[in-house]
Amino acid sequence: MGRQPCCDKVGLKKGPWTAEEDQKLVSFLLGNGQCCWRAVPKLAGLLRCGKSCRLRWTNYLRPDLKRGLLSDEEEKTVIDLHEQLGNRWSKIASHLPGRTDNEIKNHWNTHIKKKLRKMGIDPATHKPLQPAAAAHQQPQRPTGGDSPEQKVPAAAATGSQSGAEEDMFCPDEVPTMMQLLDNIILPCDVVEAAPLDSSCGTASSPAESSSSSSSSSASAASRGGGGGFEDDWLPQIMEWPVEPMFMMGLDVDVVTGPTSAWEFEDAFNAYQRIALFDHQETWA
DNA sequence: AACCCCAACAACCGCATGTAT
DNA sequence: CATACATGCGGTTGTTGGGGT
Repeated sequence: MGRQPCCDKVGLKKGPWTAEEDQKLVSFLLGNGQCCWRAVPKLAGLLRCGKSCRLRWTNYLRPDLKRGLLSDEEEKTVIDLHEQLGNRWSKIASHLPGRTDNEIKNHWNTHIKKKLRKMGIDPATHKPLQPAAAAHQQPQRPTGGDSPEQKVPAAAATGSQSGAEEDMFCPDEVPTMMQLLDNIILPCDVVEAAPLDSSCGTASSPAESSSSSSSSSASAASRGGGGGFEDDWLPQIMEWPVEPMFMMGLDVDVVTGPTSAWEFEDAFNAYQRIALFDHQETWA
């Protein structure tokens, strides 16, 4: 017995979300928490299927999301993880706090694939492109969906590395968004009391992230935690999620334009207070 | 100015997996 | 154990905006 598609009901809306729908979904989820996605649209007063609501929340409205292009460091992380894990986007995303599988998948398909090919690296295998293969450049999509690209980590097949990759990536060294935030402003008990997203809590212990090869974000965060924010690393920490913040009632001036480190810090603190307060209320 | 092309990304679809009964 | 249901995941498509001609 196959499952019925959840979105085939007549009368359910599809396509791009409006600001009003976003607002309904955000206020419902922040007020009631996430449970029973199938019931969410009805309870929130939306003409959407639960799946659509979940996707919209996960990929766009979640308050802990980063926005904007992936940094070079994140890109390198994605490439390294892809070599190890293949197209397991959700696994890869779990190592990049604030990033979604969809976002990473899109970035991979639109940016990274091309970059790697330009560098003469096959994005599917992470090996140097064969001259013949480079001529066709057809990403092999065998029937059944069990392509090497999809299922078999390239690193497992060979110990050799392309010249472009110097140092091996260690997932344990990547700090979570929560750890970064912890370093920046929040006491641990507040963070632990308000898990914004359980998928971001699967990371390393702080002790494990002390390597000198940690991401630049981590080192930047520790710099910032010491005494303040520095303009040069702001974009690596997070882009400003304007729309959800506006809907959560933040001052428009605040959300649209932290142009200096100090404005950013103030706005970010306000954002954290609201988001964490709401989540504490929800999960308390 | 109008048109076309393409990149970027949001959203959808179908299948896989986990869980409750 | 079988079934039904909820959710997660990855592939694909549709839309939109910007750049080039």
